[in-house]
Amino acid sequence: MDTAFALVDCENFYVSCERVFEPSLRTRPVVVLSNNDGCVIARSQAVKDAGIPMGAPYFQWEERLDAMGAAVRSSNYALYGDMSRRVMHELEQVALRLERYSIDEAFLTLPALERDELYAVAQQLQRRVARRQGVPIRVGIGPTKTLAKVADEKAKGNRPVDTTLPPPGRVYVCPDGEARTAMLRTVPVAELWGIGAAWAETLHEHGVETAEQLRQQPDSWLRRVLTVVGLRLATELRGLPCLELEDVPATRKSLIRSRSFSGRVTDEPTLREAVGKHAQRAAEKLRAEGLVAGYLEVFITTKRFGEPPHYANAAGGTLRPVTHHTPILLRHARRLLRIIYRDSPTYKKAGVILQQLRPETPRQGHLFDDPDPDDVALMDAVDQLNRTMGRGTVGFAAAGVRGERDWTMKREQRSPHYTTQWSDLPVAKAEG
DNA sequence: TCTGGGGTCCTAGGACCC
DNA sequence: TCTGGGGTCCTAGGACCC
Repeated sequence: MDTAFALVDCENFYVSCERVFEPSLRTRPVVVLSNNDGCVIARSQAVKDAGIPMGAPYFQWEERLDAMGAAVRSSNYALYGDMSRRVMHELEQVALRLERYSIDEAFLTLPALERDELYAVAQQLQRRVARRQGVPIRVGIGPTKTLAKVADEKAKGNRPVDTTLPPPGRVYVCPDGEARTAMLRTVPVAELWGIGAAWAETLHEHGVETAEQLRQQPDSWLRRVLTVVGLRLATELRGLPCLELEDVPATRKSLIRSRSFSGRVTDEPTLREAVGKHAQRAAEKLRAEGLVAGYLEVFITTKRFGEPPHYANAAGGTLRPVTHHTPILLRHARRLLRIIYRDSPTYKKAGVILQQLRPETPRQGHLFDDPDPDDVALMDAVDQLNRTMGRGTVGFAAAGVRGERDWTMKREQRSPHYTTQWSDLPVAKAEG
């Protein structure tokens, strides 16, 4: 290999973050729940071993978790985001280049070394991150991103110990030649990065069950059945890189703000308030990133499960001139909501999507539509206040006033903001 | 009673233009 | 008896990811 790709994956990341600041959790089974305490989105090893699946509805497993003495935490994204930043910083000290792939995963490039040397580098990474941040990581290495992902799956095969210490051997380096072929024969296609349930089903119908079989398929067949995405995947499995390391984050193309409601929502005023809140938060995010939007979409849905009828609809509209101005977005959001609102359904979720994002300068066209300087000053002042005094200090009446509503989120078991709020700093006590 | 939230890429098809 | 051929832009929908 010219350069080796490494995939670093934080083990049970959200659970590991909770355990860093609450040591008593290190010896207990732990789960972290999604917003509204709805689903299980992170599980310690003991919980995985007990067969509780990712994304499982909490209410269905609550008893079982209780019986096994599991600790339950609501998600604390401020904490996880900050811990992620710290872990990435450690990895950057060792990597040639680094791509932040998700909150708990990074692709690294490493020098092309012998297999045993790569094992040593991976273990050095594990020790560094464990000692300095208390988070255990798993490392998979290969000549392409896809093979690094495969290697990461293989690394999972080594039994871990259920603590935050890095379990020995949760590292795998993709072998060459015959050994690679043998390894790929043991990998089901459904486990591959880029193959989801729908494509796995299609491949199964064609008798393609393993990664080795997939990479043997003719290019034309791959292209026809799985589009260029599948062709790239197979090419990467053959050891030829198609996917580059993206160490310069691309400018985002869309931005979503949405939430499920914790209670029942049927009337338009409540929906309007929720949509307004999301539009306001989306606008803040837009300004914080120096972007403007050219298209706004509003969507509402009834519950996904249970008895029909379900109702889901969305309406969108072009924003000319492009904008990141809260009152303008609020006005459009209300108008769009009026189009799709229907009486009587019990709504479960609402949100807004901003699209056609671009940097706010250079400003485009619309000579006579430049924003009023007073408006710009107003938005700056609002953002400044909310940054220094806390989110929601100043808002717009159309987005509702501050406070709990029957539709706001349920987060009953959230841990403190250990690393991002002075008042929540953990306190160390000396014995004796 | 109770089932998350936020993204990307690809393709097909329609509108429109020359 | 017999429909033009490309190109671009936009949107909707499907697939995938964490």
